[in-house]
Amino acid sequence: MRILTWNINSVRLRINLLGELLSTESPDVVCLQETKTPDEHFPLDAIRDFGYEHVAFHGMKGYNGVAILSKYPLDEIKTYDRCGKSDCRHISARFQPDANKAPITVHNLYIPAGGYEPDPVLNDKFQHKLDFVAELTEWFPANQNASDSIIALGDMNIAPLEQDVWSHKQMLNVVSHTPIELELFDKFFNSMNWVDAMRHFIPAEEKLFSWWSYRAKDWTKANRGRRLDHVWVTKPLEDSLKACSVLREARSWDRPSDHVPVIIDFAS
DNA sequence: ATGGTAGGTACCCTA
Repeated sequence: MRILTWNINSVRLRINLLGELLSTESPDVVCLQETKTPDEHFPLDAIRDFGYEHVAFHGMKGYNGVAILSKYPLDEIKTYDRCGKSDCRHISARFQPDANKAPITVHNLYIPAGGYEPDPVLNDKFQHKLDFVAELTEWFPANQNASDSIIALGDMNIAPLEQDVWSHKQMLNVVSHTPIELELFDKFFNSMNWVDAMRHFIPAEEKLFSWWSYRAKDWTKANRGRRLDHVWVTKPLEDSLKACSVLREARSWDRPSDHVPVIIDFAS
């Protein structure tokens, strides 16, 4: 089973890139963030033509939006309001790649970026981000069972480890790597005894990025990236983790997203 | 030290 997560930054603008990606990588399940389209304009026919018959999506005009595309049937499709807002940042669904194994529930998340000023008193968007992570930290153990096969993934907009940013020291006051975010994120990570599927394969001492700003003159030269995208699994799935790949080359595609796709392969 | 780009939308917001 191959799962792929990608902050696509407009599914309608990048529908052709998505088609090429799916035909090259052949993931079984695909989670998209920042689809930026209301459900009535979601490109469902194109995605079915790519070979993904089972699709769950939750979008709004202009901002945010999450979607799950699958070669397996999806059931238990659910969408969630978070922090009292209906802003289309969380969708989940269940599928069963192997009839002899337990079904897998995937939670596709788009955690708020949090704005520029890293002070929750001065910046409502930063407060919203902190509240969102705190809410997930309470919600998962209260509503999901860590002994089930669960994947939580997506654009979490936090780079937790020192080697998840280009400079730990220079990033400590930059939203996505501030101590308050790192502490909250650690609590979220511990809430279900999650396994970090990317770092399961790539040592914590090695730099690993999934996002590079659009604003850099030459993103490859500066290489000031961050690992904002994550794939976490519950313990029952740990032994079936098989491989991870971060499609860095996608950042050089024509009209790229600022995030690149992350793939996790599971045995069977 | 500062400003730089991108997408969607409607003349500005978010990232």
